[in-house]
Amino acid sequence: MPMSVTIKDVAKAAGVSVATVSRVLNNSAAVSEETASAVNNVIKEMGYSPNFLGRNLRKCETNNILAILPSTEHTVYSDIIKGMQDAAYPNYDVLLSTSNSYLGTEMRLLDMLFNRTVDAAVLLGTQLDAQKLNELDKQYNIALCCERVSDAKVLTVSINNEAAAYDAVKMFLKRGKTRIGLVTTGGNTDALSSADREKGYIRALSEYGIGFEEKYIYRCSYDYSDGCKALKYFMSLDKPPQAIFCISDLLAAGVIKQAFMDGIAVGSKLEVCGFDNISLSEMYTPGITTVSQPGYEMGKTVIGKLLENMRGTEKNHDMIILPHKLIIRGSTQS
Amino acid sequence: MPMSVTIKDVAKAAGVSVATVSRVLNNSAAVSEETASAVNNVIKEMGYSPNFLGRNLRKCETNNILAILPSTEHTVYSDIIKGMQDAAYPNYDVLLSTSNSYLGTEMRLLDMLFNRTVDAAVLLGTQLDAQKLNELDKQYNIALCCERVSDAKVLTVSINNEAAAYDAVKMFLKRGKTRIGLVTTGGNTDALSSADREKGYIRALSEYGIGFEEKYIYRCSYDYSDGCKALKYFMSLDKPPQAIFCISDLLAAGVIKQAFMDGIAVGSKLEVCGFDNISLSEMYTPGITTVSQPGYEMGKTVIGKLLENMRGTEKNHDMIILPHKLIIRGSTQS
DNA sequence: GTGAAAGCGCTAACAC
DNA sequence: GTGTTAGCGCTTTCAC
Repeated sequence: MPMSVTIKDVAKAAGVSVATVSRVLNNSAAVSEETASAVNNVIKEMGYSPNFLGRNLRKCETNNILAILPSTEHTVYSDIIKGMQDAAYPNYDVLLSTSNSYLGTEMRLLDMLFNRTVDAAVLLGTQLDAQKLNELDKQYNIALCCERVSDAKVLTVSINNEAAAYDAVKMFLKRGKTRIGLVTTGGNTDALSSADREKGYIRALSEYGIGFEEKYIYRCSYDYSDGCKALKYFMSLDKPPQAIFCISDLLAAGVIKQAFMDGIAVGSKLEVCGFDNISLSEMYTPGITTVSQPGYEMGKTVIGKLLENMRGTEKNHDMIILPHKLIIRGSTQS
Repeated sequence: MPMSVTIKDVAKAAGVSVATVSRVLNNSAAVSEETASAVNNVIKEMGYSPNFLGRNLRKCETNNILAILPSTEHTVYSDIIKGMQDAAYPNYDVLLSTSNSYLGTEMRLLDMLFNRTVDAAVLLGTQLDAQKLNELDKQYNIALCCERVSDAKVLTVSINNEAAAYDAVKMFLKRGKTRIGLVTTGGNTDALSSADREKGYIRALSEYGIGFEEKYIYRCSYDYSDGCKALKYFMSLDKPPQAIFCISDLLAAGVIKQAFMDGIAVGSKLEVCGFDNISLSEMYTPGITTVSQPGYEMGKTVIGKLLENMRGTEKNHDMIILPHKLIIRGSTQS
């Protein structure tokens, strides 16, 4: 696309200098009422829109913030995104992109930070380690949201996943359940939030004097179908669990669906709890009891703090914990 | 963020001119092996990353394409996004942003087109009318995906919503259902896809000699809870429908959930079909029969054609129809 | 209150 | 194969 009308054209047409046009555009200095309205008229007539590439180059800022999402499938992100956009408005735009959880893609997106296409980036789940993140943080404005990274001294907004899982499992324990299954992700390459949730599960059990047994833990991927498999596995045990805590709603949905197909009454004979409060959990039959993250608040907070960091001279590297909430639905109504 | 190391610094440190550094960066002209590796070393040592603001200003292009989504809640978009990114790679980045279906927000995002922050935009659902779109298309590179706009002469990629709905309803008719309900959105401000689906519904009925009756049409919003209400309404009729076609899976889920609560056997006594094949429809109990859009292909196609338009001199304004597919699940297993 | 002019970082035409 | 230089569109300092 060739450049159409530029500030120069406007200046010429309005019979003023480019400096004056610029002043009108930015309200950056006193311009006589007359001149201003004359310029504005020309702008309208010519359909002029300032080229931000020039402006950004000159000011060395773009007023764009990049948010890197692992995927757009996860409906949890939509609230966070809304919060981010609201906090950014009207000075910044939040651009989204997805890494699909690939390190390579994530790095390619971070290039936008390096090449100044954006002024800052928020990572909602990252494949980078603490060292890399700390290094990045020295030169650029970044923040983490949802997923903390151990030892990373980077502004982070999240819930306390350990405590949230603890609360969920404690709910089961209070109802007298003693055999409680956990469906979580396997391997240590995974997100820290999963590990934190597992810790919360173990702490709740031990508080009730229940030693944790590896056989009550099913490790798999994040997929719905893994939830189905988890239920089959648990039901093959001598003493199947009376309740199952899943680290995501999708897994819980799989568990419940399989239970339904196998004729196991969820909510009475078997209680199930998920995590994230995605829209599905309300819509499911039975409704899925789950842990809700304050997505909108998280998004708003992370951008708010990030902008402070960008303005200020001293960077805030806090880990900000927002409150979670246990939402009780039919899958735990016994 | 102040500028750190620039092409000038690299040139000085490497003892060459900026032009040579630029040549090395872009492989744009022959540079002796020696010089090139020397420059590359300096680049690495100094941690230099080219400032795209300079480059973009000079070249009058950003290699960024904006995709405007109505929301990120709709999981249909994730496949489309993947397709778009794959088609754009490695020459372009696809940036996402959400309009929340507000005209104001959409316009604000389109500013990125006007101010040259992006080279092109794909609208996945728009609030703009044909005239506005045609005007935009004259000056900028735009395309529509998923949602066509009547009389808009703009590159569009979509399925044939009318035919898809026709297929779905015909499936019911073939099974001998004669009373078929439709759950759709109300008002004429709505997306054309809904109207197209309604037309398909009517065509199928009339082909089977069944006049369409307004009482079998429930008009509401897009929300899951509206599906619940729809079922209650239909069941209050003298002769409730034997099958219900919903213009979205979310509405179908609501219908099914309410049917379950009211003790109506879905799949036998009542058949239900949704639209979009969101992940929920597989996970639901029973699984939701639905129409699937080839999201990945749609995304790939729209970016592919858009890039052609950007390169070429003649713009393609075709309406490209991709094949839909009916996916049969438990909600229609009678 | 306004204009002239420098310069942000980069690419590309041109000269050698 | 390499360097010099103009200039992309804009903001901003410095005069006046």
